[in-house]
Amino acid sequence: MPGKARIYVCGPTVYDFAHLGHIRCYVVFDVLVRHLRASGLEVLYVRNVTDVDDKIIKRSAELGQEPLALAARFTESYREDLQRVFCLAPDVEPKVSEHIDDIVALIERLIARGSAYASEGDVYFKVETFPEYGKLSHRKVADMEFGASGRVGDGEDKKKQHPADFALWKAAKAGEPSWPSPWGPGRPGWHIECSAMCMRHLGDSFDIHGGGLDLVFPHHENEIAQSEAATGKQLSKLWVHNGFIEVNKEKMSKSLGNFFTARECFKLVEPEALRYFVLTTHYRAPLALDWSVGPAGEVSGFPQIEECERRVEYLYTTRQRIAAIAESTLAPDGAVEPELRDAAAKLARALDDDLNMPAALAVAAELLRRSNDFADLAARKPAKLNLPTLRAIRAGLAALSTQLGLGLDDGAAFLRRVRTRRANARGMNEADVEAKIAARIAARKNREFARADELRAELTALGVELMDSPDATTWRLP
RNA sequence: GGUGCCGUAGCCAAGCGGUUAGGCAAUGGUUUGCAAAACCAUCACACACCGGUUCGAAUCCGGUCGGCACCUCCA
Repeated sequence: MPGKARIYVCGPTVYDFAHLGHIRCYVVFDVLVRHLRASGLEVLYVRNVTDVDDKIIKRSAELGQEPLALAARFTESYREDLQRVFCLAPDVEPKVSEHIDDIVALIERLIARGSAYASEGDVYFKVETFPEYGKLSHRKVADMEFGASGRVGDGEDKKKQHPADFALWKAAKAGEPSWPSPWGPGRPGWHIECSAMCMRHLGDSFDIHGGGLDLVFPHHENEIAQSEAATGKQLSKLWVHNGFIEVNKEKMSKSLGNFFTARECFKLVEPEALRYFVLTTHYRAPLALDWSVGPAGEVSGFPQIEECERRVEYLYTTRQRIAAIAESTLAPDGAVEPELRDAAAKLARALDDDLNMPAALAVAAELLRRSNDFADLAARKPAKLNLPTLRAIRAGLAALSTQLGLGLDDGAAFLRRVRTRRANARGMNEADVEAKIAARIAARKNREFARADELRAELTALGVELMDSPDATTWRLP
């Protein structure tokens, strides 16, 4: 469908807080959606919430909270976390619990076509009826070692006709949430919910289906089998999978327990720094995470993400400098350097190339560098600069927001928050610093430079970075 | 056993057969009452190893070594 893009992204199973892996995934697809929209496409973005699932039931039993209530609580926390990293809300956010009818109808359709069979209250997809099975993950059923992960339980295998068959519907056990169905009370198996929801909201065939690399098999392979067996149409034209965050060269995952929740990270760095961090690596490549440990053995920081945070500070500081330039001081007309004139287009070109976010950041780096150069000159020889160039810079900076979702915060608030957080982390009192700065300003006014330098030295020793400008002194904590 | 992915200068990281990727760190400079920030320059003819194809290879092909992931919990 020209001019339109229909996108389905596999959303979280809401039994716990979002971790960095989730953040990466949804930031990547957020950049994709923003970029496609900025390119003029009308995007319909659907991202589900899986609120009916074995893990939710298990967690629910552990915490003594009703499964759907538990799911609702973590759904809310996900939304908050994603909002904090400036992810746009999807246009539709379907929940499994609200699509049971669609799921049952799809299963019935598969049974009618001979692609699925009921067995003791369960329903299984009959993999041998779908000859293309394995086309996404490059697997052949004959080559697979069934149960290689040692996680097959439940005596499910006895109810299956073939070990590769997978559950579409699971009969409810005592005390589990269940819905009525032609095969008795039960709940959907993992996989079928996404088929039902994406087809409900995007049709039998759509443009992009995405998710984490770990969903390629079995989740997406099974979605293809279920959906295409039912409709005879290609489910998605394109499959997009983001790589993992790695910890000590291993995948960050719930099962390994080596994950950081978004909320833990938000205490140590600005959420937008996390977003920037995701952009530093191509979406398909692994993203290695390091952290530093404090005296008590606690996680004290994330060096790479802190570097990203400084880049975001640089972005906001640059924006402030550009915003402060008075248009009336510049020449009204003049040529614009191609690098500035084309910044937004170059950004778009980088993202057109398989969503090359690091290449986009390289464009951003040049734009910011030249913007600061412009701001330096604006303070000294504004008549040499021209208004069209200033407008080009502002357009370029705006493109960083529309294309990459960077710089959407209030800059002053961002910078103040970062400073306060660092001050608190170092046990510094901001008011004391401000008082010293005021004393230094007074000393400078009286041309008592020795005293002023003494105060500067004290502040420097505290780690304070002072910036004198003709009309004010500002400070930051690097 | 099967199937994918990866190995780029001190660190992070683009690159998809031929023109500087970029960032961080470090060093020198411009600027400043002194600084910081910012900007400029250098570090950078780097691409795991061994062969091959080509006028030309980080990029293609074959092999070796090392690392990772998936083969029904995972973003």
